[in-house]
Amino acid sequence: MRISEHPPSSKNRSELTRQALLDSATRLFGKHGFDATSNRLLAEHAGVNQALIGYHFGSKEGLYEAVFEHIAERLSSHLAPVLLPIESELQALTGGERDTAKSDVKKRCVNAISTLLENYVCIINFPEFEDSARVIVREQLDPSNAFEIMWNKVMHKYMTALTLFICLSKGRTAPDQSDRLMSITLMGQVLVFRVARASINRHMQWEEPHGADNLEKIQLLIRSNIKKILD
Amino acid sequence: MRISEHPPSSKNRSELTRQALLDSATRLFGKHGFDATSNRLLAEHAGVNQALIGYHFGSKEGLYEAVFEHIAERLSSHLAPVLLPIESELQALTGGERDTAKSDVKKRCVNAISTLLENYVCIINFPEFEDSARVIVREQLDPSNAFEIMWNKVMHKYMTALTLFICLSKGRTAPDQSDRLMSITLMGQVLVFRVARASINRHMQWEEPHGADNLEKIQLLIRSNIKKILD
DNA sequence: GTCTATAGTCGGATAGAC
DNA sequence: GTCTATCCGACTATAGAC
Repeated sequence: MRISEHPPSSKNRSELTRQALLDSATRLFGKHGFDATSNRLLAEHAGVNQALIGYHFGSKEGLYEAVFEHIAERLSSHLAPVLLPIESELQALTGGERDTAKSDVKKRCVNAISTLLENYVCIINFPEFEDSARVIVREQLDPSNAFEIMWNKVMHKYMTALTLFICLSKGRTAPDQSDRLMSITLMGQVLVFRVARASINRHMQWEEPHGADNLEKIQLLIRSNIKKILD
Repeated sequence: MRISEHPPSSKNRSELTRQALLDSATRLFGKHGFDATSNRLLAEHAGVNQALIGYHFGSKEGLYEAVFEHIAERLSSHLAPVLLPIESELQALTGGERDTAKSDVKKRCVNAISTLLENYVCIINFPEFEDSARVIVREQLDPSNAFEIMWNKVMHKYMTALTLFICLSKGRTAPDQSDRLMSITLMGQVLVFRVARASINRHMQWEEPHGADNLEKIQLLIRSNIKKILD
């Protein structure tokens, strides 16, 4: 926790500076990558002085890691209301209930998985998460410490839940490698819409960015594919 | 076509230099990206003098584009023996044959799609294509001229064939937007194994690089998913 | 074709005034 | 906390010897 030695107005400005730098960094690192983004450009885009990167984040790398902390928080709070009912559903299916009909379990699992992945479709496609998603993809191509932050704070929980539902939908209770592999192919169907957007826009003859109607078509197809794969 | 004004031994060395630079560039641009890779490192890795980048490719950017030409050729020649029977199958299904049983058409389409995607699994996972795939993914995150090369020379043909088979498997003859969207989700199931490898290695508790047994498990799952989705 | 040496530019970091 | 000015290292490109 940072301790301000200045009057409130100064404290507010400080926070504004931090936010402006974090937002610009997310955008520019996402669009062009870490090395292609200079501190000068970063500062200009944020409307602040270049020296403030050093002051607030220690270095360019410090800013980069702060971006991941920031993204992890935003994603967590976006996912929290989705994961809450999902996790109580998990508890209900694994321990809390007895004699649930098999077909009912499967149906509820498929529903939970659809919910998780439709939400992922939003994260991948919403403009507000676009840059965050790009930063994460870049980081995975050449992982550093920043990837640890992301995996531990957000991804791990999400992938574990997804895998467990897949396992339960097959009538088992302990996930194995085949369940994990399945969770990856399901994720891939969504992830591709961020990663291969250049190809997709050509192939679909879409213009940037995808409209809301496209989003809905994607979600419908994903839901339909999940049902066919898991039923 | 480059005209050599030197004896054969010199010509050979020139070609070796070009190849060494292209290989190193594919590897390093793929691993770290264009901006994070310096000409010095590139030359050192290739075991040649730094000034030769300028001589052979004009500039660093020239080398970058040459990498895409190179990759496009390698991918094309890898895919050629796969696409040849696929395209004659396409002709047979669209025009050459009459009164083919509907169920037979579907089966043959699903087979063709599986062939295409299993080959894609190889491209994504084979060490010899690893760096090429990474370079392409990076390029898509921030497309430049180089992406045009890739799309026009390789991707377009591949995606068109995939989409057409999907369309035929549904008993139609002219592909629509839903067929194209489906082709993307199918591709995504494979692409994810390159793009999200950092997450996958964690989730699967695999070590780099994937072994041949893992490759086979992936192919089996992809084939099974395709069958379920399209049947 | 290859190499050495260097010109010219731009990068991240920071000292010190306010 | 912010800003100006500046240091110094790393970068790409290229001139010129071989």
